[in-house]
Order: sequence, then structure tokens, then C-alpha cells
Amino acid sequence: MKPVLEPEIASSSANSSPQNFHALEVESIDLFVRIAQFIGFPKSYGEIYGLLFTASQPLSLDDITLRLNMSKGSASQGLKALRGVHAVKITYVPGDRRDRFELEGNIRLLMQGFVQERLEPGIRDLGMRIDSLSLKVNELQNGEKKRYNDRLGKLRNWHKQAQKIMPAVERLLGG
Amino acid sequence: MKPVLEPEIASSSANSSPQNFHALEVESIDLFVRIAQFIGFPKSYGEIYGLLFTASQPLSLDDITLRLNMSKGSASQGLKALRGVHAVKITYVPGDRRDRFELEGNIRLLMQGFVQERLEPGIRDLGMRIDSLSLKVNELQNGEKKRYNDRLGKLRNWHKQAQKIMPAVERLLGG
DNA sequence: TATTTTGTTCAAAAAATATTGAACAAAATA
DNA sequence: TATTTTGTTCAATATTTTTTGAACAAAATA
Repeated sequence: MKPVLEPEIASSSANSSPQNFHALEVESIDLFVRIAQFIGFPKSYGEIYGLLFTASQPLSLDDITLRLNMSKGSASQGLKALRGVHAVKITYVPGDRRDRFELEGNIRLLMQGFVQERLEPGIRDLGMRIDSLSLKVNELQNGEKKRYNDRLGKLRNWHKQAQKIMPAVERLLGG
Repeated sequence: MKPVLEPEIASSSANSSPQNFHALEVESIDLFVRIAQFIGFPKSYGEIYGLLFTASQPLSLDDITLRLNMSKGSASQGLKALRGVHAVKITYVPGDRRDRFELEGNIRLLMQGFVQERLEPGIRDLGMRIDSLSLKVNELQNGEKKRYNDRLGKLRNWHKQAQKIMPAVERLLGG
């Protein structure tokens, strides 16, 4: 079965890149590549997301590799990761054996996934490290101990506030 | 003039790494290396910050390169960047020709710098791109236009909320 | 002024990260 | 069952980012 591609939109400004992209698609992909890099994802993830953002129907792995001129391996891994943060889902399309991919309805799911799977674990890990450091500092002699504790106190405080703000971030970005 | 190094802390658990680090220093540097990576800085920046965190007095460029076994170039660049986000400052020490570096008193300045110089500009840039995309979408035919605008609307909404939360993030992490 | 000390810059090297592509497994079809 | 289609994995390759180190400039000292 042949890949399902977007119908070319008739327009005098139609872009004629090697992949036959519409100018709008290019700009959309570009936007999501930046978002990806912003949150620390490889740019291929952003390309995939951007392509799906513009697509009028769920795309197959083939569509994606063809359109983006990307290896099957990359596309597979990227889709896996995007599914992992609930940014993309697999859709069943009757009469097609292949998986078809499309965006989760809500953009917020991308951000929610990011917050829950990267931001929060990161903050939690830092907390554990700060605690461990605090314990060791308590075994020092008085002078040293005071100096360390002054600085550690500020760090703990910062961390506590970072934790405190997390639910709000999640609620706003995810609401 | 010879480099100013930390006096070795007498302790049965004193670490004997090649650089003669105390276990506490190692853990502190490790912690800040993670924080650096977390916010997208090279790990050398974290090493420098971590070393300064444990230091009982301002350190010179020499101290830092010697202690961390890092090139002069790296140390210079790292310190420049850390000064750029107000995480580190230069202190004048009478009788020493060299610059001496120490942490800005408040940890929060590190985060404030990060928020102001990375997070906010990033969000702003995304906003401009989303606006540009919106303009182009308005030139499409009705069917296409609707489909795009549905998705773009969600994106705009997400972006608006990200902007809204920014001051709170800044206030909390920086207060 | 000549020499030394100190810090910066940037091209080249090293390290880290992302991408490819071929081998593989699983599922559908013939 | 044999063949084809589809998607995954991972070692090798390519790309990007970081680090080095030597050349340089500026400032202090002799």
C-alpha cells in the first residue's frame, strides 16, 4: 500500500523543497524543532511532531521517513519517545495493516509528559543529593559546619520552593 | 604567588582522589554538575560552581584549573558564563594581583539568571514563531484553515499560560 | 623599556549525543 | 508453511557540543 501523503496545497507561494513541503509545513516543523530543543529533545523528535501537527490524517512510519527524509530507526525511536510522553498516539485505521500515528488531542499532554517525566524526577534527584550532602556536613567540626550549612541552607530553600511550584507549573501548563 | 588551596580537612574518611579532594567536595561538585546539566550548562560550569561552593575563600583562576584539572580556557569561559548569570562574582583581595572568584551570596541568583536569560527569551521566541504561523494560516482556504486553527489555538493557549506562570516561577525560585 | 604574570580567544581535538542502516522478530498474507 | 510487510534494536557513523592549548593582549613589575 502506498504511503499516505498530504495533498499539495495549490498556492503561488507553494514551497518546492526536495520534500515538496508547503511553506506552512516548513514553518510548523521549524517551530516544533525549537520546542524540542528547548526541552532537551533531539531535533528529530520535533520534526516528527511538527509534521504530525500539520497532517490532516494519521501518518504511517513510512510517510514520516519519506516526508522527513529520516531513517526508519530514527522515526521509530522518535515516535516511541513521543508516545512515552503522551504527545503522540497510535490510531487504528481500517484497512491499513500499518500503525498510524497522530498527535494526542491536547498539546498540553506534551508538556505534562515533559514536566512529569523530566522536570519532577530531576528535582527529586537533586533533593536526595542535597539531603545526602546535609547529612555528611553534620559530621564536620563546628567552623566548617557552619560555613557549609549557610550555603546548604540557601540551596535547600531553593529546592523546597522549586518543589512547591511544581504542581502549579503542571496545572497551568497542563490545564 | 602560589595558588590558594583549601586546607585538607582532618578526617578518617578523607578522600584521596588524585586532586586531594575531601569526600564532601566531591559530592558537592557532583551535585552542581547535575544541576548544570539539568539547566543545560556544560558540566565544567557545574564543577567550577561546586568547587566555589565548598571554598572557604575566593579562588583564583589558577586554583580552579589546578584543583579541577581543567584547562585555563575552560575555566575562563566557565567563569565568564557564570558571571553572566550572576552566579559568580570577582572579589578584590588586597595583595593579590589576580582575580579572585566566589559565589554570589544568593543561590537564587543562579536560578534567576537562568530564568531570565534562557527560559524567558526562549518562551518569547516561541511566541513570535506562533504568531507568524498564525498569520500564514489565516491565508489558507476555509477547511485547511479550520484544522490548523484548532491545533494552533491549543498551542497559543499553552504559550499564554507559560508566559503567565513565568513571573511566579521567577518570584519563587528567586525569592 | 623589557619581562613576567594574568586572563581571553578561538581553531583544533576530544567527548558526548543523535542518526543511520542492517539484522532481527513479530505479525499478516499467500 | 514460506513469503512479505512492518516495526524495533543496536553497533557503527555522523553531527554537535565541549574542552583544550597555544597565540595573543593587557596590565603589573623589574
